[in-house]
Amino acid sequence: MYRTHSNGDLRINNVEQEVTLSGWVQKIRNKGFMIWIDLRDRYGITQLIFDEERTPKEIMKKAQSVGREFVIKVEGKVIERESKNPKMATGDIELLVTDLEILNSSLLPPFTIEDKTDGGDELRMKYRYLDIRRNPVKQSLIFRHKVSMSVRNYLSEQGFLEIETPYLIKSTPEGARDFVVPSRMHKGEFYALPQSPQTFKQLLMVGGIDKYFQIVKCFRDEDLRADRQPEFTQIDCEMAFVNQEDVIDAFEGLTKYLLKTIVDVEVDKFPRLTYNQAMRRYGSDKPDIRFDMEFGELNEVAQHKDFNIFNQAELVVGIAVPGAASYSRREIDKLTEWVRRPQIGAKGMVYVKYNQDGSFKSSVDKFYDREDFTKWAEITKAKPGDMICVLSGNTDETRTQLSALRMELAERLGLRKTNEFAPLWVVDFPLLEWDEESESYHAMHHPFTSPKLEDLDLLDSDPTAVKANAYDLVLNGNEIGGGSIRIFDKALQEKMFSVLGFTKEEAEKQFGFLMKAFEYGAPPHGGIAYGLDRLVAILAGKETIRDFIAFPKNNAGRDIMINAPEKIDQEQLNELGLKITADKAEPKS
RNA sequence: GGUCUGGUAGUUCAGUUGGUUAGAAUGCCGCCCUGUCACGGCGGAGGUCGCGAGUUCGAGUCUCGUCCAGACCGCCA
Repeated sequence: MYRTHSNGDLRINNVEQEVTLSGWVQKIRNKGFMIWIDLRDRYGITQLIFDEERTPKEIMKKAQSVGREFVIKVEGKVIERESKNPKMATGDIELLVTDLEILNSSLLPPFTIEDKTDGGDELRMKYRYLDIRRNPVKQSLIFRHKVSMSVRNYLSEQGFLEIETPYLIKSTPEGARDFVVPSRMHKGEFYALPQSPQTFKQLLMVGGIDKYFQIVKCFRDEDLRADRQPEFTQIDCEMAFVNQEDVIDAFEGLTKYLLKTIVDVEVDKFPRLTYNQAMRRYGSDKPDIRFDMEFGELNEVAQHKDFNIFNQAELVVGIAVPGAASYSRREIDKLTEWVRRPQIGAKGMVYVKYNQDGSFKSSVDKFYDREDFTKWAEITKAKPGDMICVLSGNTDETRTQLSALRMELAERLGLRKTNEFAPLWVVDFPLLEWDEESESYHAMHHPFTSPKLEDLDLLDSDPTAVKANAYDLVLNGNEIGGGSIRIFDKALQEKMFSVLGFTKEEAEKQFGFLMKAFEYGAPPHGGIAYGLDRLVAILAGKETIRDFIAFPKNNAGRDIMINAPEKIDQEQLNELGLKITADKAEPKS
């Protein structure tokens, strides 16, 4: 037997018991006459003691030979410590070892296996199996497990069935790039990995499964970010015989349940913003509403003076930064520099300090007086001691820029508290947006999203004015879920494809199977999908999702531990009927 | 596709205006230590300064290229 207890089990009331423990050597403290070894497993650490008087000589000698991360099995008697360690769960006891077996030796690990490791990210990823031995990573994986289990419990309780859908499906050009898989049996043909199980879950609705969910891997061949992986996990859900309110209700319930069970936060009714309100008030369709700094539009009060930059702008908009009236000239210059970085792209920034004594000091004092600034302060809800930051220009760009500034300032001011949770729904998204590059409309959500019925007649006359039955669930400035009521009528779906620029033949070839199904009594249906990785990270108060994934890819989509992607043999290529033409991609000889 | 930051001991980093033998901490090895738990003391080993070219009497340091890593923009129906 390898163990009678785990390394987190033993307490003072186990004293005098004979036990067997196994685990990894965390730390060795060798005082010569006495050796302590911290033995670690998933459950904790137990201190082992070897000493000259009580431990057999050959065991003592063997103990001298173990190194960090050796895997050992020990037998011995639990004894009360002479000097206890209140910081450890097992700190009252130690194991007086009578027998020691080295189950496996270990190379010296390239970084320390401790909560605060000395290892950098790259090294940790290369030796991820060692990284996972560390508490922070292990706890993150346990945390993710808890979230997954809560989701399954809740949805199963509510009558949802978890049903698997295929990973080998077919490629469709809309949306993100597909990962493709060559077919050996059908040379020259390819499967694609799903970007989401969208069409399959809709077919399950046609199949009469009126409540479906799946915790499922999805794949998108796009560039990565700290919160974006090429393969990621969705909580994918769909319901039949529902309207938008039904879906929002059902998943507000799930989200509340998660907030309660995972982070013990109770939220009453989630607030809602329309897409237009969100853009106008926060410059973003996923606003962080844990803090204020709402946009104040200043066109009326700032234009028609002599300040040409504002006069020529489509939008003049500002935010009140709490307590920032005390910023030095240098700090403000830095902030201006920050918004002018190419990533943000603002031309400049106007500031107005609203001093504690009620006076104003600004970069545009030449053009405006106290009366003007008082109005600005009213509109932006600035209080004495605040500073108003104002950007101007093209409406969409300026909103995006000011939103970036708002988030950055909130971060610097410590307003993005990781233990606060502010969910909200953003609703009434536009159905379509105009894409300059391809000079065509494309679906803001996806092509299966149903337009609002009252907007149907606009579909030809003014397509971008059409609102969709689409909704996003936003948590702390992150989109954690998105969904819609789907089209379930063949004619409307055909119409939608035609607006999106599909020929009848293309639509038939790519989605004929779906439209065919719609002809056999498709029920009204809709659903939502949550990004599980991101949801888990946010609930844990972290920015990066990588530590919540056991084996994540790096920035460039590479797994540096197994070294993937990798070239394949010529023989394999032949079998698949593939020929590599790119210079860098010579096959392995 | 683009912008920015970084690459120096096993590891995390410092390295001045371009100038003698490239440092610290930690880890590792050896010896010592009668209650350690961030153990302590003494000693020791450990470097192609990512790679290539250039400027220079002289390059870790400056220039160009390249590779790798990270963050962001584009992209992510």
